[in-house]
Amino acid sequence: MSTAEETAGGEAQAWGEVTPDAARRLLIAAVEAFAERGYHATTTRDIAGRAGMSPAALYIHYKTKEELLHRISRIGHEKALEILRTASRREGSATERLADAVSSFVRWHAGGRTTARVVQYELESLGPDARAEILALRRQVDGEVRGIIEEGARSGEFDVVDVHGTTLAVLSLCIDVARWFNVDGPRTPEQVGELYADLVLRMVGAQGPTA
Amino acid sequence: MSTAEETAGGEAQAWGEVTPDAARRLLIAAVEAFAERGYHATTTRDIAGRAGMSPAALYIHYKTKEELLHRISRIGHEKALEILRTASRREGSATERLADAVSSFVRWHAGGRTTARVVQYELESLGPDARAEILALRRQVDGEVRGIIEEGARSGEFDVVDVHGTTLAVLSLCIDVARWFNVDGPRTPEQVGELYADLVLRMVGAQGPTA
DNA sequence: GACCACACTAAGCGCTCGCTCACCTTCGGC
DNA sequence: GCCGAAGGTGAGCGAGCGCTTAGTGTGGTC
Repeated sequence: MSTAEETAGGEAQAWGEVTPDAARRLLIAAVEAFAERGYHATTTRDIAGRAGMSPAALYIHYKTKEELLHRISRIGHEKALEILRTASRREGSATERLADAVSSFVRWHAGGRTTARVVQYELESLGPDARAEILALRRQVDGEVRGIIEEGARSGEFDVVDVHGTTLAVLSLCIDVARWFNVDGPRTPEQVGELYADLVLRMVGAQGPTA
Repeated sequence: MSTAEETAGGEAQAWGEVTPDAARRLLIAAVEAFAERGYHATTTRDIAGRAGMSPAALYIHYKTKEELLHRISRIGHEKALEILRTASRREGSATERLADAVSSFVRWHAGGRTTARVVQYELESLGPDARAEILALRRQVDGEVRGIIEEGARSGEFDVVDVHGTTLAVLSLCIDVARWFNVDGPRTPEQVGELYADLVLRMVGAQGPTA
């Protein structure tokens, strides 16, 4: 009924770990509002309103507006990290694992665009402590992708001049999907994921199924 | 002396067209503040303070805070478009022109990161009319890159499955440089430009100097 | 030297923000 | 059937926001 439930749609189940129910509703409302307007342009009254509650109710479940962003950001980064770890640790060649990592990472950014936007672009609105915690998670994200690329380069499967720079570019490409992806656009998250996996394999000079 | 003059540094000359002097100082101060904190988190008092003026002085030169963002965004997009047009219209193969376009576009995003951040990431803070005007410029930006890729694909110089999607990815890759590039990091804008030009040529399957 | 256009400031208006507080309702345990 | 805890509300506080207004200093014109 509420905008929260509609928009979140398939994204909502990701927040199952958040309890009690009112706290989850507030969190989902905050994700939407932050994604639409940005953290600073969102008011606590707006968040509470989307969740169907009074402004004061927010402060029963969260100490500050920033705590909401912090919680969203941590859960989101943990999810992103989990996706990459799954792809990175499966069996198969570096080519297969990189393609898997990129396509699933991109699917998450496109399909869960609302969440991904907040996670990827509102980082700087966090205070120093919270930001530091999130940055540690981001370094792990980087590490997963770099690991696959390094392995492929070492084995000769890939042809990469600058492993670090290429890793940066691959991640950047995937993350930026959250900025431009349009749910009403011509492409499904799956299609973008496939396209991007192909493009990334070209970037690292994988010899396999691309040529 | 002021933070404005320091940080803007080499970027400042780009605002030469803005007169009178006080209006330019305010604009440069706004670019910095918007880039650091985001549009909504920046106060008019902060902008005026950076420019060494009282809060009221801002309203002599600009009608609203949003007009500042609008002006910055338009000038920035025009500059970006000019860069791509120059690369697109020079002589040479599609490969050479795409490499030129990407490397100069990336150099602009990395070297002028302060400006580029505002231009690329604060678009949604504009009102409907201003946003529509800027979006028209962005479509022209897209068109320039797509033109080169289309040409290379048609002549057989490139091997591209999805021209539209690849264009999107190339632009996305370049634009996102403004988000992660760090002036104190290990790479110069020139180095990132070169790396990215190489990566993009791989993405479009250019046969030339990459293989 | 009277005049005015211009650039600028000090003070502050009306508003909305994040957040608090006093109070209310519901409900399981005994 | 009374009680305390948990979860909620309406009203509103202090602060800071975007922006305005009345007044000041300055430089060019005749």
